[in-house]
This record gives sequence, C-alpha cells and structure tokens, in this order.
Amino acid sequence: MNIGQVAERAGIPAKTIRYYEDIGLVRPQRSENGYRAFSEQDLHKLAFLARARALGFTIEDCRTLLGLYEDEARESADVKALATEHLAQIEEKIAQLREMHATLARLVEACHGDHRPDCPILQGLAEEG
Amino acid sequence: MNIGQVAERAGIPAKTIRYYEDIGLVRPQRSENGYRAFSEQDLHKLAFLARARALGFTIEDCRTLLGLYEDEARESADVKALATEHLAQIEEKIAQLREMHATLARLVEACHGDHRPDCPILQGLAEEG
DNA sequence: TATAGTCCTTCCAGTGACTGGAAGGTCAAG
DNA sequence: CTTGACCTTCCAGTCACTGGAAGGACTATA
Repeated sequence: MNIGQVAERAGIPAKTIRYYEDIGLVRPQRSENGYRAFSEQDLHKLAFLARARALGFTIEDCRTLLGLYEDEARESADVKALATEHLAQIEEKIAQLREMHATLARLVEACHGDHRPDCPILQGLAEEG
Repeated sequence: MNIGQVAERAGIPAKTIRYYEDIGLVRPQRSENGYRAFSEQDLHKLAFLARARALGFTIEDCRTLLGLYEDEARESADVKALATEHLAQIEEKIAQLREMHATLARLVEACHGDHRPDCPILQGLAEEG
C-alpha cells in the first residue's frame, strides 16, 4: 500500500504518517521507486496509534503502548498503570477547565453586552483577588 | 521596578514577561543601565494578562482584551462576544475530555492489571470500531 | 509520444506559549 | 575586591504536527 491509501484507511494524514516514521513509530518498507510500502501490519499499527492519540495519550505514551502491545511477555498491570495515570491527568484537566468555565460564565452573565463601555468581564480581569 | 519584582507581584515568570515584551503586549521603559523599568501600569497590565491567561484565553485574545480594556469607547458587547466564544470552546474541550475519559475508564475497569499479558486496554486500542 | 494531473519524495520552516541555558554586564554587601 | 544575586541578549528546544516548495514517478488520455 502507498501512503495515501494507508492514510485514508487509518484515518491519519499522510504528513502525520511520515512524521511517525521520522520519530520511529512505524518503519515501512520501501518500493523500488522509493515510495513507502506499507504492510497490513503497518496499517494496523497506525490505526492503533490513531486510537491511542484519540484517547489523548502523548506520542511517548503511544510508543510505550505499542511496545507493550507487541511484547508477548507484557504484564497488563503496566498497561493499566499507564492508562490510570493518563486518566488522572484527564480528570485534572477537566477540573481546571470547569473552574475556568465557572469563573468566566459568572463574568459573562454579569455583562449586559451592549454598546456601553462598562463591562464586568474586563473589571474581573483587572481586579485583584 | 525591575523585572524580578514585577514577576513576583504579577505572578508571572520573568522569562514570560520578556516574551510578552517581545510580542508587544507590554512596552516597559528602560533604565540607563539597560534594565527594564516597569511602571505600576505595566504591572497592572501584566496582572490583567495573567488573569486572562488563567481563564484560558489565547495570547491573541489577550491582546484584543487589553485593547478593549484600554479603549474608553469600547462596547461591552465586543468583550462579551469574545468571552462567550471562548466559553463555548471550553465547553467543547470539556466534552471531548469527558468522552476520552469515559472510553478510557471503561477499558481501565475491564483490565485486571496483574502479571498476565492479556489486556482489554490494548485490545480496545487494537480493535476497529 | 506528449502532456496533464495525481501521487509520491525530501527538506525547511512555522505553529503557541513559553522554557532552558549560555555568555556576559550591573549592582549591593562585606 | 570578590561574591552572589540580578539583569541583559540570543539561540535552541518543547509537542505534535502542518504547510509549502521543488522535484521525481506513475497513469490516462489526445
């Protein structure tokens, strides 16, 4: 398979696949004409990466996960630890965003939003505390 | 005021303040020795920026907000529109994170996490659908 | 056979918002 | 007169791509 077809089937831009090769996440063969020649296994790996990325894992986490996936002697505890850690980070981010949202929503509600210049949002940003 | 004191009082690293000057968000005077000389107004501006950044506004949004803050003829509607747009983006991010969290939490719960290799998390990442 | 159009290649640079570090100037205290 | 804290500029790195230029390869059609 050429990169275009793999890109479509894995749902990843060709550019990103080249980048993944650059950083050693996939190592496709090469055809005689210099084109990358992807196997079904390469495609499978890329789809795995796409799903892991969609769950918010960093590239380095993805590298680790791929390693575990391909390691027959892995311990599921290692996978679970990684995923649990990531889950905690997601929770933290959600909490942060919720705080931002609460504060900003309060300011937005207080703002009449008309042609006049006085604005509780700007006041909120300008005040200390 | 020198940069160190401003950094402490505004709660922003000195490096970041220099960066903000680089991109034109603040324009402190210079002392004879070449040090940046911040006024109380500069400090106020930086504190404003810190709060806007803490609410998740982008630097460009912050630039706009500062402009509105300093424009006596602003219309609060413009501020509200910007904030409302940002609020929607926060909501979208929260929704995305919640989806990630739900999916990953389901996988983590299904994983026994012991010394054995079979792992629903990896299976989930490997499977299509 | 010429050509047009699509695919592929590499390489370089830019994104956002900093952050780290090197190399060196300035200032206050002892 | 030295030590140490503070300041300066400049360059490079982060993360995960993304855009674009310049050029080679392949396919279909006139």
